[in-house]
Amino acid sequence: MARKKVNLVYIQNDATRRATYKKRKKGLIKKAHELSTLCGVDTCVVIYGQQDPKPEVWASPNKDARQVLTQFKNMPQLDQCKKMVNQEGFLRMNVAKARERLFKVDRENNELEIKLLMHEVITGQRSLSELTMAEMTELVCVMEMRHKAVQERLNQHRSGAGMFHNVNSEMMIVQEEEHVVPMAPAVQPNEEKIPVDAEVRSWLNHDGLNFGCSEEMTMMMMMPMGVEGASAFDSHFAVN
Amino acid sequence: MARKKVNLVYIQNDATRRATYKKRKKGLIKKAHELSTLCGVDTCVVIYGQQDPKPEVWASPNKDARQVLTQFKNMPQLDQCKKMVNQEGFLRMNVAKARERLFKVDRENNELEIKLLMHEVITGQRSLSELTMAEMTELVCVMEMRHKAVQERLNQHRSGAGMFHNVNSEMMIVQEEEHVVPMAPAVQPNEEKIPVDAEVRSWLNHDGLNFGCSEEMTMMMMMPMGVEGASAFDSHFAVN
DNA sequence: ACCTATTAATAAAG
DNA sequence: TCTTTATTAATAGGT
Repeated sequence: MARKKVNLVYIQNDATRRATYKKRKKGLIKKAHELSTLCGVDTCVVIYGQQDPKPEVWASPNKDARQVLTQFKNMPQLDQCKKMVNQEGFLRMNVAKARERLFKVDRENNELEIKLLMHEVITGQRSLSELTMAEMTELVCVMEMRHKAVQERLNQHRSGAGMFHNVNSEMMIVQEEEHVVPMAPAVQPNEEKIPVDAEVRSWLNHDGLNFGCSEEMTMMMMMPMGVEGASAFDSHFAVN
Repeated sequence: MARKKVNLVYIQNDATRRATYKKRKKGLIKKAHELSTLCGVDTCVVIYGQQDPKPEVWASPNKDARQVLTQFKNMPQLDQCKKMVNQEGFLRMNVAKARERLFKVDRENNELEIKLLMHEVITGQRSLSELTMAEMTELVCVMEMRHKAVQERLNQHRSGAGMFHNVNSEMMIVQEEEHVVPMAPAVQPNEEKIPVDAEVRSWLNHDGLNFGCSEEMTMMMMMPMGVEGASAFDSHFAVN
């Protein structure tokens, strides 16, 4: 199952056969382990490797435990086996812990991915048509949350008069109950328009966006990186 | 491996477990067969099915693996210890792999966080003054990489004449050595300016940004969520 | 039991 | 040998 369809015959090439042996042995044992775990059955795999006289053996843990218990008393090397059981428990603990943290990190990762996806869609780096179903679903979820939030905000604004200083020219929003931040004036169809480049420049000069280099370089640094081509976003940062 | 990622725990549902058992038993034996054929080794698989006292056995036909297996079953201590060693190795493998994947996911996570941070700074949702030292460091790192990439791009464009179709009006970028993507015309100080709202509208109508609702609602949905207040970004999506 | 969207295994290349 | 990538194979959930 890979770059080429497998031909079910003995592999002549030595290196290839060894590599395949290692990979497939691992896979076979994993499969046996999964079967025993998923279905609660005991499995055992014996492989009489290449020219090695001693066969490679793997068995499901349950079976092992059962056998160990049955023949515990007959065992001469009691200590060794005890140690191994302990070790197994220790390793199990490690695996569980790692899995747990992996799950957590994975979830965080997913959230970030959704946000990033939205950003990429907004900036035109990705079009909706190339998204998977899952991505679309998550995007829709975010959209709906935003939709709801925006509606609530609108309702607040409609009921709570005075929030807006002047709805049609200069907008003020109460921020964190303390700071008042002036927003850029909303553009009116029959007012004089602010040129786009001036708008972008004022945006760049906005609080916290001075990176200590020329305005032009700042604009360039903020351009989306993707070589995938120009996006709508790019037009806002076009280098003259 | 199918419609849903498998959860490696005992399957409670009886029907599901039986179905899985049948499928996976078949698969396991097939894998064992393939391994023995491809690598010329003898393999043997024993499955102590559900509540059946007689184990299901498969062995590669050439050798008398069955005999060895019978012997193996009767072998008391030695093999058991061998098995346990194998088991420990298997668990070790699991731990290592989990750690590895955790590390990888963590790294991806970090990258996404940096990108998101940058996005938030750009859109004004966070100001540089509230970043931690670590965040600043990473941001600077990204900035420097972008800076470098942009400079290289500029150098390429300066040396490779013809890359730009028309530097001052319409920009073309060679993409992946095949596709040529037209960029939006750069705004010139002494040309007629495109009104901001028209610009934003055209942006929203850009490929893939039709969310099947009113233009106004689309704009609202795209507003940054933070209740922290208005940002420079907001001015582009101001609700009239 | 069959279907097929999805995940997992892995052959080949780096 | 280890990692990465492209491709095939196995199979979970549904019919």
